[in-house]
Amino acid sequence: MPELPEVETIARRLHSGQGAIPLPGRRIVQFSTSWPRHVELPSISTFRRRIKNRVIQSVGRRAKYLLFPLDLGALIIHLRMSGDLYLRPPDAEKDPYVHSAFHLDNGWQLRFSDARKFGRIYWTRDPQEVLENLGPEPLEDNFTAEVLQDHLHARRRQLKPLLLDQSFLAGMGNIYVDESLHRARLHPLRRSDTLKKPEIERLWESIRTSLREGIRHNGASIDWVYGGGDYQNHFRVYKQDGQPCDFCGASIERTVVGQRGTYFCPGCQQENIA
DNA sequence: TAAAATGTTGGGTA
DNA sequence: ATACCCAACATTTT
Repeated sequence: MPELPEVETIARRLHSGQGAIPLPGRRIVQFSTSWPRHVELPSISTFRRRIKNRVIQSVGRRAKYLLFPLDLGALIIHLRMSGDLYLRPPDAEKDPYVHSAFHLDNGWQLRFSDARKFGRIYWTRDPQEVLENLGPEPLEDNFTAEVLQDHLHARRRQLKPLLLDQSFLAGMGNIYVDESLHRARLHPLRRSDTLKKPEIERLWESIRTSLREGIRHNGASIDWVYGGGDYQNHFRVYKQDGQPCDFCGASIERTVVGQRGTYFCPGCQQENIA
């Protein structure tokens, strides 16, 4: 679903305007919704007042959040499980899952498609109010292998749930955690405080490579949600149970870890080796 | 046919 | 601190 690479891809498309009209510089003239619960903060009526006639300055990303700084405050959107966000001209065909839309001063619409209705929209004067509990950005320069080591050793949790924890590391979801652990040849149940330096460096490298590869392929398109990416054709373990491992040829297995479907290679991701 | 599974976040409990 | 369960949903799979 929309994890860091998918959200990054969407942010870039909106910023550049998908080759047609860039979002920065556009004024929001109206917000329409058939699912008011999309708006988490502030109340729906205040929200409408706050964003009406505001000008979008840019489009960015933090963790899995899309950020739209305005000339006053900021619009923030989380896609959760099934959300997608795209620009369409007013006469464009209607996607049945578009429950909310921002109408722009040039007639175009920023449409929020969200089949499962888990998405959330925020307006705030201070983005920190929404983003305060997020861990480091894995692709930024200040996220070094040493930082990862310190944080891993400060906790004693299983790697899989820890890497999914957005306050530990921002932006990873079920797909990229499984792909990263496989690249690093680390078992999903391995305790974070038992990792040795070479393993941590492998994990650091694998996280960054998996995410960059995801972005390079414009993200992954799974099921019927989110289009335009093709990283799903390059998965090494996710949804690959029964397929041979690229490293060792063993059959990829599916298990459940922390209530999440988990794919790994029993041949090269072993729990109790140093 | 109905129940289970999917996946992100946040809330609650032990 | 850590693990577990649930709820918010729609759709597909079992």
